[in-house]
Amino acid sequence: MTGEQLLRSRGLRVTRPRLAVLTVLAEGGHMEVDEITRRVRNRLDSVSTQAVYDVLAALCRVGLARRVEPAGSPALYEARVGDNHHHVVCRGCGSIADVDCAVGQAPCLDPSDTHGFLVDEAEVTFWGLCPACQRTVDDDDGA
Amino acid sequence: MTGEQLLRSRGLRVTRPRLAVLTVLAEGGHMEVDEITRRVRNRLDSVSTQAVYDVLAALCRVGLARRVEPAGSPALYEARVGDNHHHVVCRGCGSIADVDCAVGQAPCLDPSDTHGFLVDEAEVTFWGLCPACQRTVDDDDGA
DNA sequence: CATGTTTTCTGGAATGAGTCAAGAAAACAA
DNA sequence: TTGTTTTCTTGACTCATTCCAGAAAACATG
Repeated sequence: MTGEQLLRSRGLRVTRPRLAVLTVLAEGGHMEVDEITRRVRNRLDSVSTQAVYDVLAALCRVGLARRVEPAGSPALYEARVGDNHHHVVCRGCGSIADVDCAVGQAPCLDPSDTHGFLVDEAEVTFWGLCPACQRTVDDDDGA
Repeated sequence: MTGEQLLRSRGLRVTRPRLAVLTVLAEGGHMEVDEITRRVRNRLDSVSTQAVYDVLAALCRVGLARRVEPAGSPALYEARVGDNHHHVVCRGCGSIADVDCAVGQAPCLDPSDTHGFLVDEAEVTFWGLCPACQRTVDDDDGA
């Protein structure tokens, strides 16, 4: 599906900023608004920061993007959506990677007592050290 | 254990701000720095905001407090620590409640492929609607 | 109880992500 | 082509959090 089709299928108007953001997100990974803005400006003459925020909010609202916000870092956006995957975040450098659902299908976790809350999503964040930061720690030990 | 003993047992100096923060945290719940500061000032003549931040960071470092940061809200601190419990967050009002570990002991989740990350913690956040906000939605439907 | 060293606290400025608001511009329905 | 609605621009602003330098308090030692 083209970006235009994607947008129309969700009832969103088709605009240059939206198409550009979709393209950038399709490049993969988890990006901050800052990074997305930089890449979008690389394809379009000019886009306001505000427009990028608005576009991302719209895309998330209709399920074309997902917002992730690990403690301690600004919001990240990704295109991979609808498969309820989770994330591993590096305590050292903040890098992040996808992890497939730990226990079957979404919602893959079933809390016993929810205190009357009506739960619709279980978000899992794994914390640890990425390969590069593990090496750094080893080096420190050796020193 | 008294606050003083708690602090000493972790190798922290005993100060009035630290004792006050410990007492406030012991009142239970999940509080923002703002709320904690307000309550601390209720027991002490004056404490700088910065001191509260420093104290909380120190308590978390030695495992006497835990910092939680659900997407979209400022950091919350709680005294319940070491039992790897999780949280349900209300999409409507941001209220938060504890949920016992979904699948046994900590680390209660075991991702299959971690891309070489060395994982030491699995943090689970359930999203949904608290009892009060469920009622609000029902009212809207009826209107 | 003095003294010196280290850690913690104060006060105030600064940062950075994100939001608000009003008007201009673009998209779309008719 | 026109009118209506949505989206984008610009720029001010909020709020949580951090940074900094110096003052004060805690504690180890004699």
